[in-house]
Amino acid sequence: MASLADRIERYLREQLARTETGVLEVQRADLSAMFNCVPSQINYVLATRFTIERGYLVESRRGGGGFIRLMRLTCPFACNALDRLGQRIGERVSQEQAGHLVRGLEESGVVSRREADLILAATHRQAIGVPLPLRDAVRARLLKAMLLSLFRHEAGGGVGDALR
Amino acid sequence: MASLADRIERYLREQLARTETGVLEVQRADLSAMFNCVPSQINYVLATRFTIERGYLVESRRGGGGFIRLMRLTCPFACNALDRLGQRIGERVSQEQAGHLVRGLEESGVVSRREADLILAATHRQAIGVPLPLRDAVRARLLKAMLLSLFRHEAGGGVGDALR
DNA sequence: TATAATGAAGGTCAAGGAAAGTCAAAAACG
DNA sequence: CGTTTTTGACTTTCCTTGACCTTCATTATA
Repeated sequence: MASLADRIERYLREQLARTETGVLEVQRADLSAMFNCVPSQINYVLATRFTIERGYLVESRRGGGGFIRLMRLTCPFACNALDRLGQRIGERVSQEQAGHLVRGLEESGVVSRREADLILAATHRQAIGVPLPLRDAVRARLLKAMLLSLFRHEAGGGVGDALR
Repeated sequence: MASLADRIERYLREQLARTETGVLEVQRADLSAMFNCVPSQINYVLATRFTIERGYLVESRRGGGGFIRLMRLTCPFACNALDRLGQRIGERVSQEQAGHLVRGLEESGVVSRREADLILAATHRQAIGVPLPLRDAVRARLLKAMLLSLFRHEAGGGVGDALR
């Protein structure tokens, strides 16, 4: 039973995939009319699904002739997204947060399917297997260590300090 | 005299066997209604019966449109070569043991350099970051989970798409 | 021409509801 | 008696909606 947010997300991703440039412009009102929902539902989808962690950038303009522009990032590791990633992880991460993050990296081509699965397996509750306050802390350390190991191959030193 | 947990387990395994992809999505509330039990009973079954060690992966999402997703892994520890690996790992492994094992897998071409580094990063003492009796146990679980993930079903048509 | 009004976008936030998760105590089992 | 199962109270996460706010372009007006 795909939720409304899921359907909107899927639609936007399809449209985005159809573009040549990886840039899509839409009108919020059009979308909300198309899906029979309140306009702010669109904002919710954008805020939760098209985040920088998942490899997207969203710009917009208000007023007459306003628009929402969706962009797929080709290389999140290239800009300072990695540092934000590290800060985002912080001292503790839930399994869900980790999942979103890793899927985003996979989507933007930073990690392969196998690598993503590897990370997800290691950040799974049962794999860590310690009780909860501690578990999220262990997961955060694991995630940072693994991302850092990937990043060492990806680019030279200096960037990604926030992962440590 | 099959217990309630046994019956729920059997039902889920039957449903899972019926799928083409090895992926089953259910609603916790549906199940608990079907078996006339409290919802958390479902969690108990999932936690005790559908573990990674037994060759299952469980994902879920809360909130509206929430679900529980059960995935059967292709190569449960119970069957072949991985079984021996799993036994060799046992309940605890030191970082050194893990290192030897992973480098061996890399040399024999089972895992790539990047994947090996990923695994080693996750099994590093500082990454796990808990005191020693426990740390080796966590490392063993991590190692098993990660190796198992490498043998996951390459089910066509985007397994896990609903979560992304 | 400078400015004020207007309408047309999109943004924010918080409340409420809909799932699933957690934990520990009680019960049942062997 | 120790282990496994069952239960339920409480928590957390996620989705949906609606009331109200901010920004921009255009047009009317002094």
